[in-house]
Amino acid sequence: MEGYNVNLSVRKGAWTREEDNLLRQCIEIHGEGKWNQVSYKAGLNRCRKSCRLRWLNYLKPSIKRGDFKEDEVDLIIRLHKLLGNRWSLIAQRLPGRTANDVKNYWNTRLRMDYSLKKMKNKSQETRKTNVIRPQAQKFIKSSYYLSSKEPILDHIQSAEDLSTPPQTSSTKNGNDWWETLLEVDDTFERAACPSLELEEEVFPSFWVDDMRLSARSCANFPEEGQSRSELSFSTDLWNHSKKNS
DNA sequence: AACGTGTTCAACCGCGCTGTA
DNA sequence: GTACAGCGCGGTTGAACACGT
Repeated sequence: MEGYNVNLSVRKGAWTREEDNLLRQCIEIHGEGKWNQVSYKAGLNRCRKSCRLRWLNYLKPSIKRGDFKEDEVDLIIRLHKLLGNRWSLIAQRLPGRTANDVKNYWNTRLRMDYSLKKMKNKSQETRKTNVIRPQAQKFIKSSYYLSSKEPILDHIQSAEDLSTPPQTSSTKNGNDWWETLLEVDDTFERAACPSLELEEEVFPSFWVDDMRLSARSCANFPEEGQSRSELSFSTDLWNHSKKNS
């Protein structure tokens, strides 16, 4: 276990403007990463975690400030339903937003609404709650796409292809895993996000396209030049489903 | 103005994962 | 196979701020 406070003289607490400038200049010169060296190079008396956090959550130029827009909130709700508290994954789908931002937003604004709505629904009816559980593991392990020698890309050429793969054990119920994921219990979403009604035509295409990409990434090794992080969404989804299965 | 309460969000902390020797 | 170091993530905390009385 690396020691977070090995150096007892390491500064903690709020960052000053001078520290921000030092960190910004250091990263402009040396680039991101190598966080253990950043504090030394920048002349900061901060631990690497603190430097990394400050940069990723606050100083990075691409960070978007201000209130979350309606479509961003829609997306957070949907992604949270899909991924749970995988804030970094959710944030990856929201350009300019950090995992911390998303997490804070959820915890301060959406969580209460969501739990209240859930309680209300529970007391109103006895309908069984369908827990949305990603089933990528099933899809992948027994999938035609993986067991087949045939490259997945040969089959998947369009969004429609995803809903019509060859019949296998994984599709014997006629339901594909992504279809399960896409089933939206919209009770809450529509209450919280009136825009959903208007954007019905927009989101399905987003999801199908998105899942198609994820399925491709899941089923294929990284292409040359493709970084691990580019696959993180799908691989993490895989891990997530394994944990929950 | 002073105080209490609620909200927001930057920052800290512990842990798990991954890469490497 | 194992120990270690580094990185990144999610949960939590607490200071700062907003608002109501």
